Amino acid sequence: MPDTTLTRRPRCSDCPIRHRAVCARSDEVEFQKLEQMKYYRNVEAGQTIIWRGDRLENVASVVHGVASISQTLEDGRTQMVGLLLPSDFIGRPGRALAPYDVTAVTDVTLCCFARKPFEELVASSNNVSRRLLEMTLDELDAAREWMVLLGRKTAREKIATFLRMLVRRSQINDADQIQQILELPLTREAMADYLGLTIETVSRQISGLKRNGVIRLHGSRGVEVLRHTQLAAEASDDPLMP
Amino acid sequence: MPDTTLTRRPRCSDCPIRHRAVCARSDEVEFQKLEQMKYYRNVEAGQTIIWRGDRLENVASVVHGVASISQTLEDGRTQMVGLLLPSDFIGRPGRALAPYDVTAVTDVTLCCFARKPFEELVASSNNVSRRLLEMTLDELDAAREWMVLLGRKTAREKIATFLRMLVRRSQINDADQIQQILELPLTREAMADYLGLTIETVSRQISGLKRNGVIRLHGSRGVEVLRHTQLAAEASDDPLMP
DNA sequence: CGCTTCATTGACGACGTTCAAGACATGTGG
DNA sequence: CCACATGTCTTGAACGTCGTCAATGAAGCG
Repeated sequence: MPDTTLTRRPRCSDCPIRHRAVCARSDEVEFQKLEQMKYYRNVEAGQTIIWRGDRLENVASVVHGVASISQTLEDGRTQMVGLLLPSDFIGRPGRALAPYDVTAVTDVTLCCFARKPFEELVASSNNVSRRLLEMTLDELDAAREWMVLLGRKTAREKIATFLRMLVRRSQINDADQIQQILELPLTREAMADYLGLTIETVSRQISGLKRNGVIRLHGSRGVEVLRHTQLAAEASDDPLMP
Repeated sequence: MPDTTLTRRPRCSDCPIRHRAVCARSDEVEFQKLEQMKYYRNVEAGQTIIWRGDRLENVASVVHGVASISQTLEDGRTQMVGLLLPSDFIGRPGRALAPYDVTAVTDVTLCCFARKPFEELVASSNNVSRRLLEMTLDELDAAREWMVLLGRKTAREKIATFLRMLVRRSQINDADQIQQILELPLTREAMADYLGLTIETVSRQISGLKRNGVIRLHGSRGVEVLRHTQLAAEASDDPLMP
């Protein structure tokens, strides 16, 4: 484990992810148990949270920041297979070894639970297990949507789809005011690993969208979408996805 | 719904998928409920089981045969996002509309349940909901493994990985005797949709493996693996996957 | 036998990768 | 303050893999 900071235990009632995390449906009793067993952990951007093959001593919810789930082939090719945002869950009950690397993309705050007592809670409480099932099904949907992107979309479509995903997400977080400029949480390399491309292709496609007047850049990380409808067209998103 | 045949209700105790399906952990009482509400449905190869966007009136387990989960973009590009084998589950509690097309690849027998009563069972029984969680987590792992394939593997590696997956699966089903010749359950087109390739590329890569003496063909669907170690090398599978 | 469906093979070109150079920003030390 | 190093991103040129288009082969069926 890399250098981390263990902070004191905040109140669950003040928790920003309380209504969406794995504990969202928990009743009074379960909340007390969870509050008892939880502890916070901070991880700096770039640090690895879990290595593939590690023993899984605990599970966690992401409270702040962004983390990635990824796998690397022997020759170094890397594919990101999941992006963990606040309220997302890390770890899997009933599994002893980590199947993927989990890395902090930005600075990350985790709400951790030891695996054993957590598993017991899952077994006894179906508020937690049902919420976990819901979240897992959502992740499965997201993974499948990404499979379409990885298997069938062109580089331009991949970038456009990714940007639209970020736009949609930022609208959820900041309910009323539509963000003018969205800050990319990922480096070009991380984007490439997420989209199944190289950094050069990512860079070229972003430049292409800029040249066509679809987006404007503010530094290399700030993106302003000028033409949302054209961005949607470039993404070739399927009709059921708004 | 396409033309299907409804057969009479077989006994759960004789069911070939009883120990692995969603009902695997169920107790006496739950089994009785399930036996009450279930009905069988047969679908011919090539027929669609569910269209994307359909109302989900029921859920089902695959008893016999192979089905595919896939999504098609407006211009016709198709990506398979899941392969359903006997004991796999179709449908999702808490979701009214089908997110994907489900198609019978071979002739398929389904064990169906109306969605509403099934959901009630999931809510009340955590034997069913826990089994469903397990199965969903396994599917998520499979989806992520496939994301690596789709995003980062070459055509040759994709084909080799696919063949190795079939070999592994056939060893599970026919425990003692190692099958000499494995029968591909998919057409070249379905393989292409699964692997994010075209039929021509699939065909060329299979021919390439044949030319190198890694496999031998028996008709276009029968594949005999002559050199397993070389096939493994061609797949670039990651170390944790045997 | 012709017709259809599925699979193989070849020729060619497009898209994305690879290799290489340079731009830009930030930090360090003389 | 400048020289220099480092990390991130952009851009260009050449190459190669895989997709496209087209023709042919093989198997099943009326």
